[in-house]
Amino acid sequence: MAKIRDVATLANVSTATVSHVINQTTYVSPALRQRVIGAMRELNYHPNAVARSLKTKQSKTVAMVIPDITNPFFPAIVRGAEDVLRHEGYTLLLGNADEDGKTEETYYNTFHAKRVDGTLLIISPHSPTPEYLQKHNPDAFPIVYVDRFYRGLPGDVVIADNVGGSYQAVCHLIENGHRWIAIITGPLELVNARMRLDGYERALTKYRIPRNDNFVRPGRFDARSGYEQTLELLELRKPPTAIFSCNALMTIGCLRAIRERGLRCPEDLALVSFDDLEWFELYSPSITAVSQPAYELGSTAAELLVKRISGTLCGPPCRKVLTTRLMVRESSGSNSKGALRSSGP
Amino acid sequence: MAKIRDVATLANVSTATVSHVINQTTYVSPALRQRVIGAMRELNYHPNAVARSLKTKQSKTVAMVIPDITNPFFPAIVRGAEDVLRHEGYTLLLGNADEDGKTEETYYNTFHAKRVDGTLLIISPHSPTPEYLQKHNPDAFPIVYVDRFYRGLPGDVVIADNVGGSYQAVCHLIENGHRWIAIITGPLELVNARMRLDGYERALTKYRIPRNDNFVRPGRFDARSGYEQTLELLELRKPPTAIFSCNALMTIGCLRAIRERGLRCPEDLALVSFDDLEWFELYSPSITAVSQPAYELGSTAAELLVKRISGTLCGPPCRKVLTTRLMVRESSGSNSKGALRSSGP
DNA sequence: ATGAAAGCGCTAACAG
DNA sequence: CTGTTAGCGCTTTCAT
Repeated sequence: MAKIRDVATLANVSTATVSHVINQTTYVSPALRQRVIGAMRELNYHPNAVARSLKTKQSKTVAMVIPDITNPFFPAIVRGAEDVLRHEGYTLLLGNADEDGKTEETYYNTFHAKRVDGTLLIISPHSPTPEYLQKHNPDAFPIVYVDRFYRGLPGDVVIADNVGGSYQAVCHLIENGHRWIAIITGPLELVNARMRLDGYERALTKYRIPRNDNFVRPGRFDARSGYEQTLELLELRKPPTAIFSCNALMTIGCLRAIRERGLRCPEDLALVSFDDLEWFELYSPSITAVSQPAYELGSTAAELLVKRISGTLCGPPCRKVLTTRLMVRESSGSNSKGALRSSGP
Repeated sequence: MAKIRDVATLANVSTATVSHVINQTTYVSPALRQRVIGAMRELNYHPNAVARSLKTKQSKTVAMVIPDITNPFFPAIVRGAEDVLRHEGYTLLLGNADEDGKTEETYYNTFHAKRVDGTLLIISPHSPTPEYLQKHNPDAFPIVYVDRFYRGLPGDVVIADNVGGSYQAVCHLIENGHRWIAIITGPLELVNARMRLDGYERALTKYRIPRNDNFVRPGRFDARSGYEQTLELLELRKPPTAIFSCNALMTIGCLRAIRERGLRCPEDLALVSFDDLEWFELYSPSITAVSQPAYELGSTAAELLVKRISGTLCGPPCRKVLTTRLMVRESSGSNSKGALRSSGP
């Protein structure tokens, strides 16, 4: 594989000159430039990015670790991030943490070793603690947390309005006449799962509906837990008339349980989902859902990260909260359809 | 950030020794080893993978470019690939080609520059030609094509049994009494789209059903084209009684059209999809689909690639064809449910 | 068993 | 404007 030396020799110039025409870092006379370009073409020369990185101490690479690429919510975030990253000249190193903090940590170390310029992190349960990060990243290359985080994490965070979205969803259910509303939560170690629970509780409080502990079920953000918790809920002496499912995967589980039990939705059991999927609109009944701006979550986070990397943005960590929209459809038993924006927490 | 020199100095040894304890490349006396390990810890030393790559000429990185991470079929492939790659010590550089060959080419060049050890490619329409690859990759770092390819591409390929799966799906429809069967194809530049059409035609031939050109509709593997083509099909003087949709995204479009037109499925219009999605089983009617082993497609490809990289496998390009399964459900109007494996082309 | 030293391919002072 | 040259941090002969 041709190297810069070869090009220089062939073009009869120094390596410095070749470097300058490649990086346009100095004026080079047209004559020389042409010779250099010709030589590069003739040798089919492609600069070695590894060598360049070693020298410049920047890899033009950004790492992103996500809990599970198979969860339909995440790809859209990745897409958003990748689009701005590519546009800014970065490429993406991707890691799948498998919803496991240990794996996430392994990736974190690998990426650190590969000297990525920054990291986009959607944390998994039992993710490395702030202390860990502090210790292993004293030089603090920029991290921005997307969608999930917990307190004390050293970095910017970009999330959707979890509290507001949930609050709105549950209010919607209440305003449709429901008072027996169950929630299937995410893993409560995750702040955003807790925020969704928070929104639920605020809605109940607002309408002076007493909280029923049996109605607060712990899910794990996967289809299986949604399925199991729904079944348990239906077994209660006094089952809920509505369920608020805290993510799309768990909603799939709910749907399966409802179908198996031969229940009618929304007549027998109303349903609202946090997270919207393309086919929710197509389903019978169509599913009322809190839609998060997944693509924007990713793109916003990437923009922030790029600014941190370039130093355009300095100062203490910031938090961006993007608004959600309630997509009112059939599963909540509403007669009016439409979309409502969250108003912020 | 501490470097190997610092560790060596602190431990009072040479950099060579430090390197040896890191890589376990030579026996080092326990005493020295302990001193080195202590020094590394004290300095919070993490080897610089970039420098190492420059020296060893391998990056322990594999690139993967996919057409659209937002298409629910691809994440499962990525997952499969990533799982084996991680296990083998590689990390994944991901690129989203946006179903655009130009973007794919850009990624290809970037990855080449970053000196990835190999590449997993799911090509997009108008992908770089064999000639292009030949020219830009004379050193031929290993490439394996997954799910899509075209003839003459220099590399191994791992695909599902497109012909057999389609053949089976269409036979199923015919055996359920349909003779007016339309197909919404993918972009025919892609061999696998053509293979699905091929399976369709073979099934018609087998049952001596004449081919109706109006029933062969060009889709683009996205929801929109599925929607539009279904509408056009329904507008025909003599519309089909069944549709075979060549991927899941287009099936979503079909479903939307069917719903909008107020049609009953399968009574008014039967439907079979190539590609299965988790919710197809949940839908009413549940959707009959050809299920591809997406995860295995990815993992098999990654295993192959790793073998090529390590030199364990040499010789001419090989092709692996994984079998599909027909998931018989309600949308095809069948009374018997179950799964059938493709028998190979 | 350990160390000295020569690069890997590139960039960026610094000289000329 | 162009060339010389000294590293970037690591691995790896080759001596000792």
